[in-house]
Amino acid sequence: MKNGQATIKDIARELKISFSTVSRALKDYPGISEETKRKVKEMAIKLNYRPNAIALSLRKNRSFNIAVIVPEVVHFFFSTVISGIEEIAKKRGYNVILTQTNEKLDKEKSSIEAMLSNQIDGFLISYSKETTEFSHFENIIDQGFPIIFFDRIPDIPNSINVKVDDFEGAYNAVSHLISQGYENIAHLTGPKNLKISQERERGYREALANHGMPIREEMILECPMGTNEEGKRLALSMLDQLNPRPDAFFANNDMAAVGVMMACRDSGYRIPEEIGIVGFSNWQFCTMLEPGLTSVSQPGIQMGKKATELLLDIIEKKVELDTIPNSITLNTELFIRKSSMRLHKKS
Amino acid sequence: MKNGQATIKDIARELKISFSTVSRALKDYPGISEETKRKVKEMAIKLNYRPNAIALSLRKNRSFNIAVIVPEVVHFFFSTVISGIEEIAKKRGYNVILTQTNEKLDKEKSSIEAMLSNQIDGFLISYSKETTEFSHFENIIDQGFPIIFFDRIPDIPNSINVKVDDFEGAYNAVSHLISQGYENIAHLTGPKNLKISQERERGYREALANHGMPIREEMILECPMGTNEEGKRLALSMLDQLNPRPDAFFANNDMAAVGVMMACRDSGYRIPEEIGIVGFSNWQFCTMLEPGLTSVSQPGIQMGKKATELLLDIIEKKVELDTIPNSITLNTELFIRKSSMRLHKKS
DNA sequence: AATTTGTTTGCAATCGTTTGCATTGTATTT
DNA sequence: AAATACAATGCAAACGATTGCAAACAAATT
Repeated sequence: MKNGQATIKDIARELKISFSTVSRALKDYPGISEETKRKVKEMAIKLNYRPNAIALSLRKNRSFNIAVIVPEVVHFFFSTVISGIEEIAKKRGYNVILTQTNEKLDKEKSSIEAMLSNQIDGFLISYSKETTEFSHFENIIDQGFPIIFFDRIPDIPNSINVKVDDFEGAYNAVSHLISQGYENIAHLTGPKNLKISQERERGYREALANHGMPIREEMILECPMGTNEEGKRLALSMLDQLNPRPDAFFANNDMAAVGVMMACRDSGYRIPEEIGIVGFSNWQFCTMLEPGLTSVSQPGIQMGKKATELLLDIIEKKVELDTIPNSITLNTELFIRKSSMRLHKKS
Repeated sequence: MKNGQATIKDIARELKISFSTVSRALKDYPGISEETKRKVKEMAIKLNYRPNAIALSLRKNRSFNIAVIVPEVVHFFFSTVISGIEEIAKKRGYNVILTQTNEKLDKEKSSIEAMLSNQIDGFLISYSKETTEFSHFENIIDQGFPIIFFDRIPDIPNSINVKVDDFEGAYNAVSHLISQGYENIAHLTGPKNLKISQERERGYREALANHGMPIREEMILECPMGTNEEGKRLALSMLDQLNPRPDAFFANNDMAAVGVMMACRDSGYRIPEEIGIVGFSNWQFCTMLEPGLTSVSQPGIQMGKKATELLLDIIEKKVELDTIPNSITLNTELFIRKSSMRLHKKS
């Protein structure tokens, strides 16, 4: 029976000793005789004793739970981050409480509220697309809760962040397209309020500028939802209306890039000969498409691991707060596949 | 400050009343004057009071946490189930504690151990590929913990399960291939110890048998990892060695089916004219491939929701244990796309 | 005025554990 | 034999909340 779970008191009663002695014996405190320790441990096994983590939490004011708040679970990138988080958390004895906001601000706020009652030891957050104002985060920071933001970084002074170098990733991607001889490179951006979108767009612009190429504003369209339907629709409209038409697309994410591929297929353009495509995230399916989709990798697992290690170090006060780097930036890598290889054809 | 969190005692001290009165006032117990209730609630807001869920858990012997144990988080199907679980759990005031086993039995066991100390209210489990023996589950069932298994169902008497009709899904998929005129249909199975793999294989066999077609054992190969590399390798070997060669493949999962597509592309077979392909799960990327991959959908979100509703009903004793259906079976749906449309060509 | 009734509030135990301090018992020193 | 030291154990408070029961007080009834 669940409620028949043995406690420290049961062990004490069986052995006719006080429960403080039992507690100390189980923890190998000094000042308890070997004999007693042995007997206590044997009885613990016999009664199938398990320490009650809830009672411990109450006593220690620590729950060994960390909250993870992500926009969506069904999302390749976030699921890799979650995987990295879970791995480190478990290794260090913490539980991961998972919540998703479905990109909704009010869900984000209510999740945080709920977690605050739960004596969470810390937060790992990637905020929603709707979030443009960060006071709900600042409140909990002020209350002394450790928070680490990953991927989507808020504009909060001294927030602790783990992200990838979006600018560099985008810069490299566009530079690669230029080196392949594409001359009218379009960009499908992410939601404008997300820093990652801004940074990727900045990378796009600087790559063009540094290679002496003109920046045409009509070649830059916002693709806020980042679905393939949206990407397809926008790509079709650009191919249809712009003159000269784009001969390459750099998309803010892989889904949108797939949309572009579909648009090209539908309008009869050959990839990569007539149109080159590069995505962002390097999702699993990049290698499964035909042609393979060139993409900028985001090291999700590593991001999850780093963020969690940092958070737990802070929680366990292993690091002085003023020695914490307030931002860890991970490197991206450009995986070049057929979708952008106009010059040297490989798979 | 985190440890400066106001408690019920702080409110009591401020108002110079006892903390039991505060507790009752906050909960709108009868027998507390309106005047007192008002003052208490005002003070609660003023002090930014939040009930301590840990203390409540200890008192009530309920944590409002449920444990979710899955083989992998970075997996389209499981991530959809998790999403459904999270949605219902949050709606009903529960937290989701997420653990992944990475398909390892020892991780599965240690996760369960860890959860048992955590006063979890119940479990939602899909076990690992390595798990062939279920005593670690039976132990916790015997201890009175509610468990619901989803997708991967153990061979335990009276276990409560939520699954899809794998047999029917496979039967329909293979029948569809037959109706398209394919005559040598191969099957890449999943790990033989998983019931889902067995059921899908059974569906394959019965579909052939019921249509009066021979079953050739050499056309059935185990694809235990379910990766596209593995699928590709096995498909290539079958295409190379069997006579007559397979003219269609029914794969246990979509990744393996993609591997088959790659194999066909590499060996110059046209899809669907020369070889038809059907996968299982209907992952996102099925629509993004060219040709689109026909696949049997598994309603992951719905599975997560159903399983969670059932679990919470049991936890909250809303249902009598003997009235619980010990198995809920959800329907699959065959999404027919180009990869298997030899007769009536559509997208 | 004494008794009953009802309203409002407080006391104290409880959940399972940790831990500072006090107590007991035994061995050692003088 | 008395004093001291030390090892081993127990007591009780604490963590933050809930809740059965008792107490206090006021109002209503006799």
